Amino acid sequence: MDGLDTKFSALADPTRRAILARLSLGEATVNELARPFEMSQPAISQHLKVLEDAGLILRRVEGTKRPRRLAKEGIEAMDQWLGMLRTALEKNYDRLDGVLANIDTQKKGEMR
Amino acid sequence: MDGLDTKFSALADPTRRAILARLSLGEATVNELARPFEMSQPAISQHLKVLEDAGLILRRVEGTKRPRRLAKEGIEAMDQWLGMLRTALEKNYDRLDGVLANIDTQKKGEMR
DNA sequence: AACTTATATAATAAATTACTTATCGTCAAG
DNA sequence: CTTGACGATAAGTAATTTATTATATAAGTT
Repeated sequence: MDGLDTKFSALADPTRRAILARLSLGEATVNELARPFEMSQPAISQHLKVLEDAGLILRRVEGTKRPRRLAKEGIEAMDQWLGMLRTALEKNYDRLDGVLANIDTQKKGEMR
Repeated sequence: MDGLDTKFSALADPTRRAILARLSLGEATVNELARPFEMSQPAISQHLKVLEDAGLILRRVEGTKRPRRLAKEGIEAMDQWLGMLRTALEKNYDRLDGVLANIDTQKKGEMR
């Protein structure tokens, strides 16, 4: 429905990361989210659309307000992809690449 | 030296994610990395520059070759930021937001 | 020295992004 | 029914991105 391209691209903006950080504390409306920024309300609405299209946040209807919250599944998808790299890095720790890397960078390290 | 903007933006491209996935198996040179893609070598070199500027890969010099490998610390930086969201989602699991969210989604669909 | 292999850089064009201001729709209070 | 608060959408614009081809550099081979 919404790919990793869109998700990571959504995270590539500091305003949007700040919005997500704020939402990690709980729901918030557009105006609440816009207040901390020196940016117009439409700009924030557009950022929220990007986050929603990426599947990273969800919207609820409450009167004239539209509170947003984090979308668990969307965030987990990115998390899983990164997990692949993370475990690769753990496994490769003592492989040839790592050895070469350390020698090459001339940085001593805690080799085991 | 390199911010989260640059890192996440680097991941927002499927070619670059594929390159990282390949590097998770071990070092590779530019030509090795370019081969699987229907894309010119300069294009791959530019993608590699993006990844390097983002602090996600490192380069080594070996004759005329420039083997790349994953840069552990850069990847961990993104991982940590996402970790913040992840733990927030775990903690919020049974909070009011989540309850409202579920009730609401069952009732009505809404448009933008 | 001349040639090949491996990679980087430059110039350029097309597509996308991230704002702005102006405007529109909707709910809810008086 | 009018008004004000909340939020979405539209149109315009400047900056950035991603590819291409052509060219440059540097090391390895004969």
